[in-house]
Amino acid sequence: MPSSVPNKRIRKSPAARRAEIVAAAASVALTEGLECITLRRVADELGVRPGLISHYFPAADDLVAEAYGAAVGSELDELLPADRCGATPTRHLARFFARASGEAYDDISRLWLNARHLSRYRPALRERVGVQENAWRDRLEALIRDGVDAGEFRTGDPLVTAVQILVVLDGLGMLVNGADGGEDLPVVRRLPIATAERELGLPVGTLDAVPAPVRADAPGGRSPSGRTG
Amino acid sequence: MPSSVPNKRIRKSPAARRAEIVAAAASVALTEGLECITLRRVADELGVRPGLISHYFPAADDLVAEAYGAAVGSELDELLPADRCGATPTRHLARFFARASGEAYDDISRLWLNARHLSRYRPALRERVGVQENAWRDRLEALIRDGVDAGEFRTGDPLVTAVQILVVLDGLGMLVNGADGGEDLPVVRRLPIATAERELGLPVGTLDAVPAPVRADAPGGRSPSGRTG
DNA sequence: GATGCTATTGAGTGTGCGACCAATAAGCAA
DNA sequence: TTGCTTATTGGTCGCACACTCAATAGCATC
Repeated sequence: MPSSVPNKRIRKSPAARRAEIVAAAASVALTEGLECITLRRVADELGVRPGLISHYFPAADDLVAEAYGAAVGSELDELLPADRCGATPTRHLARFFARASGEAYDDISRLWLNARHLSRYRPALRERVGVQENAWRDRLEALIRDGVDAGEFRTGDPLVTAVQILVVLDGLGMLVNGADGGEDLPVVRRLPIATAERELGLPVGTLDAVPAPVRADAPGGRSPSGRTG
Repeated sequence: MPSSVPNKRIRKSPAARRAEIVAAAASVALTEGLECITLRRVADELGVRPGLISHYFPAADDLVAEAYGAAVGSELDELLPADRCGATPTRHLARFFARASGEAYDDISRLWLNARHLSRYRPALRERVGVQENAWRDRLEALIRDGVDAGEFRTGDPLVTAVQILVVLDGLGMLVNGADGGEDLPVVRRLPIATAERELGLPVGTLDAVPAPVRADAPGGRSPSGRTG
């Protein structure tokens, strides 16, 4: 039964193979951690030999940085899409917090924590972390700026407010590997939302998850609950 | 010249040797990171053979946890001493932020980041991190509670306020390995102090570092700047 | 000064890692 | 079909790690 050990070589285009390798490494990074990205581990994932990974990434550190960038970058696109088609900044920010506070986000928190520590030793990763930090900050700042322009938010400095929100999120993310699995206090869990509402001059509760999400991905409709100023 | 390789054995009492090992490991943890605590590295530090470290710590993970606990525990004693002899809570809190915002604190930030990530893989360390988290939170909460009792602070829930401050400190600590060596914005660097002043009902600037510290360790005198609500 | 306890050594085991390289075969082009 | 390019393999090397254990020697006690 050769299905378990198919010696048959499958030859792919360099671009496809490289993308495959990065995707597999990103998956390992999200589920097991960046230090589990080894030539052998990724090769096993793809059913190839370790030497092949070395061929595409002569320095293993570069694969680690690339995998981190892929995982965190795609999460950012889902969390804070570059083009917000029609929906109000307030609703987008609420969606952001809904996702960033759920348990599904724990893997991302772990990855940030992982990367920020590991970048102490790996220059390539450190550089990538800097790039992603800027990307996340810029994306959130743009959202806040739009909200200010639309009259929904009120803040003196959108950049500082964005950083402030991200700092609180990071601070809570630090606890993701804790014994109790995070904080049990709901007031602590709500800290990022509370910070945003305070700094943006929003009434308490504005950014909480809506109980009944409007018909999934309705493209054009204006949110009925949008409250301006 | 036997000074470079002194084969002479030096036999010490188990308690003394064990303390020596933990101290050396803690030093490595602070300067190089917890994953650099290896049997060989610690043995070299002390001029002994790796087997000796194994003898005192049959499981290396236990040494890592112990070293972390020693480093972070002693830092806590210096940062928030259990017995605050005479000085006001306000002054103590200002001292806390003065130290916790300086560059000298970077090693501690790195260690927290390091431990919180590594505790993902090492149960013994995870438990120790939980213990230290509680200790730090309790110590800060006690300080805040004293301040409230003395009429210096105003907050609904000292525990929540303590957690809030620590979360912001942790969030900034996440950036300690960053490319630029932290945030350049002074408003961001002041975030923990601003959070504390806001949550404790203190005038802006109350918790900033005093330019001229009162004569070092004057024991009894009441602070002349103590303001009671 | 002799004796016994045990702290300490030295040597060795097995594992997993990144990196290197000649040999091989897959798949495209002629 | 034939030939060529190169993606892929298989094997190997050196290194660092935790852990084990019998042998050794420091030191307190008598």
